[in-house]
Amino acid sequence: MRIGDAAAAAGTTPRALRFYEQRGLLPPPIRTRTGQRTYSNADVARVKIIRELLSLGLTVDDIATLSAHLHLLDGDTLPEHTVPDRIRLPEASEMFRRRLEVIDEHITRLTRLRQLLSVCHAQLAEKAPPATADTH
Amino acid sequence: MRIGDAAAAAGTTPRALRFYEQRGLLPPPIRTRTGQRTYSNADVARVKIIRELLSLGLTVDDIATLSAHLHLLDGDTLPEHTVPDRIRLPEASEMFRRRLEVIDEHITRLTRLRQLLSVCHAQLAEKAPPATADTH
DNA sequence: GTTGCAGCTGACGCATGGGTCAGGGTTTAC
DNA sequence: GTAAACCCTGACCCATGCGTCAGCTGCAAC
Repeated sequence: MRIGDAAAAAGTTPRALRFYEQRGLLPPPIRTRTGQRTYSNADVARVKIIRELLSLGLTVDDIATLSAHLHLLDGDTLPEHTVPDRIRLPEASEMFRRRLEVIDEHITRLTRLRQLLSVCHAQLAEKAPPATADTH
Repeated sequence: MRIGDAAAAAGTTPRALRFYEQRGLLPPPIRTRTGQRTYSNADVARVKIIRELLSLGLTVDDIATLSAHLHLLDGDTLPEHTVPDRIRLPEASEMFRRRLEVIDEHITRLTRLRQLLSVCHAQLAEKAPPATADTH
C-alpha cells in the first residue's frame, strides 16, 4: 500500500504520515526501489491508534516515548515491530506516571473552571431580563 | 501606576499587558501626556482575573467575548468599567453555553484517556519484571 | 548634561500538528 | 507515448500567548 492509500485508510493525509515518521511515531517504512514508502495494514492500525491518542490530548513527543509499547493499546492487531527494548521501559513507565498526574491536575482545573463559568453564567442571566420570548 | 509596576503587581510582564489591550481584554488605559500607559488597582485586579481564566484554559478570544462581564468573577473589586452593553449579552451567554459544552467534552475525553493510560501502564508493569529493588 | 532604566511601536521567533506550495521523479491509464 | 495522478524532499504558512529584539523617546538621579 502506498502512502496515499494508507493515509486514507487511517483517516488522515500523506503529510501526517511523513510527519509521524519524522517524529519517531512510525518506523521508517519499507521503500520501493524508487524510494516510495509502502505500508502494511498493521501500519494503518498503528496510525489509527496514534490519532486516537492525539485526539485525547497526548502530544507527539508523549506518543514517541511510548512508541515501542503502542501495541498494548490495540487488541493484538499490532505486532511489536520495534525492539522490546527493556532499556526504555522505566522511562515509559515514568512517562505514564507523570502523564497521569498531569491529566488529573487538568481534570481538576477544568472542573473548577466549569463551576466558575456556570456561576458566572447564572449571575449574568440574573441581571439580564430573562428574554421572555425571542430577542431578535 | 506605569506599565512595569502594574505588570509586576499582577504577576506578569508589560508585554502581556500590551497584548491583552491589543486583543481587547483590557480597555485602552489612560496615557500620560507623553503617551505612557497608566493603570489603576482595578486594572491590576482585572489582569489577575484574566490570568486566572487563561490558566484555566480559556482563550484570549473567549475572554474578550466576556470582557464586559469580568467583574462578575471578582467579589466587587472590579467596577463595570465597560458599558453594560445589553447588546452583547446574548452573545456572552451563548459563549458560556458553548464553553461549558466544550469543557464537559474535554473532561470526558480526559477521563477516557486517564483510564486508557492507566490500563496501559498496568500491562506494561505486568510484562516487566517488577524491578524487585533498584534498576540502575 | 548625561547615564541608564523604562516605555513606545512594529516585527519576527517559539512550539504544536500538520497544510500547502515548489520543483522535481514515478506509476498508471488510455 | 503521453497525460493524469501520485510520490519525493525541503521550505514556508496557520493560530496561540506571549518573548525578544530594534530603533526611538521619556524620565529620574547624579
